Amino acid sequence: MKPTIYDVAKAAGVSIATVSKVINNTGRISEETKKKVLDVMEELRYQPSVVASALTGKRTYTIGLLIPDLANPFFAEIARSVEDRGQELGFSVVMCSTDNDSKKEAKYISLLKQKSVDGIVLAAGFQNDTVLKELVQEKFPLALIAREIPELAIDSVVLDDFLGGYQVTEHLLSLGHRRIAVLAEKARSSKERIRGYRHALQNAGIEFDQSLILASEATVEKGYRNTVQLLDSSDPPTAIFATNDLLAIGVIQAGRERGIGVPDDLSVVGFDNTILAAIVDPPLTTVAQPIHEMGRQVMDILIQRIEDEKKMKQRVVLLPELVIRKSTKPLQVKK
Amino acid sequence: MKPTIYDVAKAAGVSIATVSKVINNTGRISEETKKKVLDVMEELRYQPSVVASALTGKRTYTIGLLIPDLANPFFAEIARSVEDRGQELGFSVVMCSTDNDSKKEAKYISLLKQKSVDGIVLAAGFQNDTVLKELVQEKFPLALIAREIPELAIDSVVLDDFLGGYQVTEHLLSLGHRRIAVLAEKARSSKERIRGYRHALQNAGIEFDQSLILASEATVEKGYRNTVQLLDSSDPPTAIFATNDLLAIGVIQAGRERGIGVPDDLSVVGFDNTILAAIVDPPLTTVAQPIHEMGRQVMDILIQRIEDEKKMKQRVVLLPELVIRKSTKPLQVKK
DNA sequence: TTGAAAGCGCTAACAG
DNA sequence: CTGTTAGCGCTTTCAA
Repeated sequence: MKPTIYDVAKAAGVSIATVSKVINNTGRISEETKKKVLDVMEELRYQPSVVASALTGKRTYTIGLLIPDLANPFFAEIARSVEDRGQELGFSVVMCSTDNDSKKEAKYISLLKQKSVDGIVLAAGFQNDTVLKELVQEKFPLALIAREIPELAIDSVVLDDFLGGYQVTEHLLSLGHRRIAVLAEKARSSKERIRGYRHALQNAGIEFDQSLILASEATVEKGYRNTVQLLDSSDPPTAIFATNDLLAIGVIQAGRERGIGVPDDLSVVGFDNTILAAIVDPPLTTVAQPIHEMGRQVMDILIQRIEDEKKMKQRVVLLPELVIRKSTKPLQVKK
Repeated sequence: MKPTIYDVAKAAGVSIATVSKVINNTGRISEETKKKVLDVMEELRYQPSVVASALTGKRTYTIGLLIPDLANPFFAEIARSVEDRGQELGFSVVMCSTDNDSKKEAKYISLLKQKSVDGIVLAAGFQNDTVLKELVQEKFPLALIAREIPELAIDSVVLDDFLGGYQVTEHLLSLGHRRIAVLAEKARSSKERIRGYRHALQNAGIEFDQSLILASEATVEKGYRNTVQLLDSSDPPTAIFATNDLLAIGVIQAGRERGIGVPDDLSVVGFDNTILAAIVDPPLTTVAQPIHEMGRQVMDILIQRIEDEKKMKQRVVLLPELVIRKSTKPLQVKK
């Protein structure tokens, strides 16, 4: 059987209170007994039970991470960065892939609460507002990453999506493109990116064309389908801004299939700068999110919140960076 | 404050023992009181504390998943499949990315034990044999996925790597290739794949050339470097078998840089059939691992082990499937 | 069919 | 500086 605090107390000839104190470095213990206890702990390979200590009101040192899909490289990278920072700070993270399904979201949240996690970080795309509001009301430690909910006061770290959309569009405009389509996912961040896009168009005096905006789920498949649709229209775009890399890859594939070369006949820009962007051919011009930094910051913020529920709420906005690769090119004037 | 079992007992006018019994569906309770208790539980939105129940010797319904790197698509997919099955069965999974660092492995294992997880699944590439042996000795519930340790009796679900390597090589041989290099990672599974490769060569009466085997870490970068090295050698291969997709992508990139076209001048085969394989250009001929099935099976096996430590140990071997795409082609005879 | 009570391993007053 | 003790929320005999 695993040794308990009683075992080490007995072996060290002290009380469990004393052992507890040396474990937690609280109270005042003579160097001598402290050393003895430490020695015994080592000898017995004693490890305090987090479960027991949690029951007395202490932390579980575990947080939940809700993301749409762990198999999506963008979220996998977010998860990794959150996990890394958690590890550094002594927190474990339990993974919850929700598939943007509000049922699963609710189920996971409920599960996490039963398990007394110390806090939860929510990544992009949380559908279930009701559950969220409850969490906020009961002041459950929460932090958002790559996701904003303007109407709720929740700590969050986000990318400046507006700027990202703006940068993309400006880049495309500078290459001479005027007819720029947007493949968007149905998330709020996409709306911001589109807003940036519109703003850039406006600055350039170009009229916004709603028919150029297509919304769908964030998959290669959808990117492909929507691109086919665009390409088959009477007045196809010369550039496509996909609000994530997966969609952008779908664009490239559709182009290839239709004999529309990227970037020669069609420029395409992605978003997120996932590992995929560097791997597709042509390598994707895309917007880099500082994922590692974001993961680090949510964890820090969440843990601050856990430690002090009255701490000022904050929203950290990080800036995107346009990574120009080979999928965009000056517009060829038709001869 | 969150309601406890006492709150519902009081509100229902029964003892906590009774409440406990209806929660766990144990003992004999009259339909009447059962209903009352259930109602009260609902009304109070009571959720039993997993922490408290774990302290009395019950499960935590949490398992640990150790993988090299969550940001690697192959492992992300494994993680997702494990998580999915866990979710179905009521288990949470806490993620641990080890970077194949035996220090981190030991640290994570220790942490997981402190948190009283019910079991651990270990994915490919566990360095720290000492820790592992201890775990086995103390009969800690363990299961391996995509990883075999012949000298240790541990439940595991693996791919038939030998067959995978054989299939790849046979395919390449059938295309007329005779000089086939291998980029391997330093894992046992790679050794098996190489064994399959050698076996296929032998069957074809081709002599094995050790200089054609290069080992490294599993990154695009390493694949690139090693390919450059091969290409610059006096007698370069006409085909390269990379033991995972990441390496294979490095091969393609190196080829592109050197003006060696894939598949025209060089055939390349990957392994794992990650999302990347479908996305690179040319799409990668690769070996598909039934990841979803593997994840499902490890979880099932692990949970069986948790429930009955004396259950027969087993090793499930799933079969690979060669997915032929565009990165391989019959050898061009030089004119 | 129900409930009283002992304990799971640990923490935190409080006393000494 | 150290120990006694009362919980934390739940499960599980054992009586009633």
